[in-house]
Amino acid sequence: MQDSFYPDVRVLDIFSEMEEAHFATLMRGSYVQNFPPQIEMIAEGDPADFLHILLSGSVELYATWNGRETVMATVRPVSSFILAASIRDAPYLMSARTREKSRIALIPSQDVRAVFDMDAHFARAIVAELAQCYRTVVKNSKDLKLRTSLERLANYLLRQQRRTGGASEFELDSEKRRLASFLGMTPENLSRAFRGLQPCGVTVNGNRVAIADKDTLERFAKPSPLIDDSST
Amino acid sequence: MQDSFYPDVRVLDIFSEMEEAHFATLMRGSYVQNFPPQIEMIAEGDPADFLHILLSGSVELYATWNGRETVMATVRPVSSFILAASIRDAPYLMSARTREKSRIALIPSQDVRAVFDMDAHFARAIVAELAQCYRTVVKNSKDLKLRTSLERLANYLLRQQRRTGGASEFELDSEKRRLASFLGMTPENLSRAFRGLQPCGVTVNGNRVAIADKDTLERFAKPSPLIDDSST
DNA sequence: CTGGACGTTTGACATTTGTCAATGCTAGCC
DNA sequence: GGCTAGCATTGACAAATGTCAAACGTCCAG
Repeated sequence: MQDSFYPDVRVLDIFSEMEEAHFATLMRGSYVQNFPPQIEMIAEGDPADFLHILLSGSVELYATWNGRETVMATVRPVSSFILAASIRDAPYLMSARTREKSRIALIPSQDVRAVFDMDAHFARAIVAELAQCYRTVVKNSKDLKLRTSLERLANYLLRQQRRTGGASEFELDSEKRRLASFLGMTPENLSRAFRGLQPCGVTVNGNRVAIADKDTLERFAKPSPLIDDSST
Repeated sequence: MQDSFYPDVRVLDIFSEMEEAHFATLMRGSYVQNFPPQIEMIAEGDPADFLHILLSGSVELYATWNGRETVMATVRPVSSFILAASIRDAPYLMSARTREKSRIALIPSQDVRAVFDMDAHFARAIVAELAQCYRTVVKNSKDLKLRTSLERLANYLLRQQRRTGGASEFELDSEKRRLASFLGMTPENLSRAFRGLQPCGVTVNGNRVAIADKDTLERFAKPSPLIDDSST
């Protein structure tokens, strides 16, 4: 990897505290690649030879079975993805495709495992990151199993509003069909769900969403930190 | 903790490779407790002061929201649970209750984190365990989002058959209402789902399930290692 | 042995969600 | 400007799932 990318990677939580020498070791074996939009970079079932770091752009993690497909998560820079498969040297459980032009650093999984054993700071950071990922998936499962699609959408909108700064009007960050898949419903049902939230003061125009009265929406959505708070 | 329990805990993957001294340190601060059946040992949202190790009995992890409840997982001995919350020093995302009389070892989370920094073998084992847990939840999510309830039941039966040794007749390991909740459906629907699998050769009598023709059921269930294989 | 508690099953029905087809809308392109 | 492709929306319908009430069965305590 070119030295010029080092600082971009270094800022990531999992690398920020490790020793310079170990970081350099990791980087020497790595490389950076640019991907065009809509490229499947990772296919479910492939061996996890590399830990991926998204430097810019965005990536969608999805899964398939029996001809069906569902969006599992969206990765935004700067963050790692497919950490668990790298650690365990196991096949990927999810596929990954770029949503837009993206720059990605590839770090050989075996280097990650080797440096893990040498650098306690790195080990600590890796385990913290992985625990975070675990908790995110658990929250997601709770969302899916405990809420109806209307409730999922309402809470998603509240989370997105917060993520984008809290203004009463904000942008959805993806196409509605992707959002529908992420929320576990069809695009048609997402349309109806948006209409179903009109009584709570939600209006949509293309990708712009306005929440007239946050309190009303919250009374319906009943957000919980144990499902909707991404930081804990 | 009494020395007599040490061997029971030591066999766990996360402890088996660590240094004796570090293991002793962990055990000295820990204690073992016996719980009667149906006791809520952990409540969602509580601080994660202890890593729990189930020595005998069984424990159910569940989550609640807005008056609803869903079973997330069943823990069987000997294994740890609520590892991610301990690592991150974050609140529990799931509640835990005993399903039967259970013996549980409690290890202070801060000791776990301290020894993690001192013992590379332990660190390696913790991260492997956590990655495994992560992958289990991801598989679960895929199961939920990509399959209908009939398909989930069919695949669950195939997994359970395998888990119990592969005989064409075997026992369900929990009440049907729990199974229904775990599979994300109502007890009524589970009943109907069992009937729906009769054409595939599935018969139920109380807790005993018989699979007349595994091939037929597999043709319907289409099990995938990337969802149903617990080892990878 | 009997009564009651509890889990399961069944049926009827309501609600939710998915499917299909048609239409509308928007953005990029010739 | 007009055309086309792709996504979003809508309506009508079908399928899946949840809800409620009743019946059934089993197990345990009195």
